[in-house]
Amino acid sequence: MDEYMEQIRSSGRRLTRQRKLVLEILNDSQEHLDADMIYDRAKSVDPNIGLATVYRSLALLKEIGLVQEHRLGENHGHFEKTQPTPHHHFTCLKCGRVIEFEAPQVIEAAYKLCENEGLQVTEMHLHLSGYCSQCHEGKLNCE
Amino acid sequence: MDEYMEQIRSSGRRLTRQRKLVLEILNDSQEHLDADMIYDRAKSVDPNIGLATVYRSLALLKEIGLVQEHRLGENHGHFEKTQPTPHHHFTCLKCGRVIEFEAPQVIEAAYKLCENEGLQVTEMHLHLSGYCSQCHEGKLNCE
DNA sequence: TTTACTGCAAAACATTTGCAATGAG
DNA sequence: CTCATTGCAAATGTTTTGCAGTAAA
Repeated sequence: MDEYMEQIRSSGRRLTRQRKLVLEILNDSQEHLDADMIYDRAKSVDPNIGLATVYRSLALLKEIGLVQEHRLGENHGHFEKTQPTPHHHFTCLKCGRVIEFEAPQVIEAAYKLCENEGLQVTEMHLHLSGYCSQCHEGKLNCE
Repeated sequence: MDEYMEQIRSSGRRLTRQRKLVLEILNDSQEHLDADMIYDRAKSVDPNIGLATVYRSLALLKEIGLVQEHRLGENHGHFEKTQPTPHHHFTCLKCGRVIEFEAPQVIEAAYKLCENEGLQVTEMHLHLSGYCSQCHEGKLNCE
């Protein structure tokens, strides 16, 4: 955690109470929080924090690479602390559950493909949707 | 094209002038249009069409599966007619160009992985960003 | 004729920005 | 001290909704 704080400082930006708090909230949560959820949790610690500050902190943390933003089917962003191993997301269209999965082969294949075309890849998002095992039980398997 | 119109009808919805127009616009364009671009083009044919109708038509066409929505890094949707072969998108962070690419191995691998976990996949979005060949020329290759 | 669909204007969200006050370095 | 950062409120941009009128079936 402390090394993350240091990363903020060494990016030339100031390590403020608010930025620390946003990062801590993401660090403590294994879910994919949206800006409003982060704002709510932040307010319970620091009631004076503003939503704009949450957005600005998230933008900074993304810029530094400590945080990633994902679009999980809804039209607002979800945020999570950057994980050591890249992973991807599956959203159940019925229950809304988000399942994470690793897919090294997929990542590998996509990178190679792009590099062959002269593209320099800096970010990759794989998002699937459908029905999780609980939700598609009892449904026909056709389609 | 006519069979698409039929698909709207057979979904139990009405085949209106406006829905036809939105579908035609997407059919005629190889780009990834956003709602506003579609609205502009639609107005040039039918000046009375409303933006809300464009959104409602897009939602219907998505529901039927004739149209797909993608998030290409910006915070609004881009739409394209569903293609026969699934494909994916790369956005250049510098020039904004969107490059499409096919990746059967990637799709295959991701599907298999999910099915092994009991997930029924209905949709898949792979989005990469980085720098296209024109834009990363002259830059250092180290990250 | 019926009622799903449209256009409009207003509402609902999501996110960003201007600015005076504040606090990190 | 200094100026990057904050909180607030207002602006922006995207998408949705309520409703009376219109048109597809």
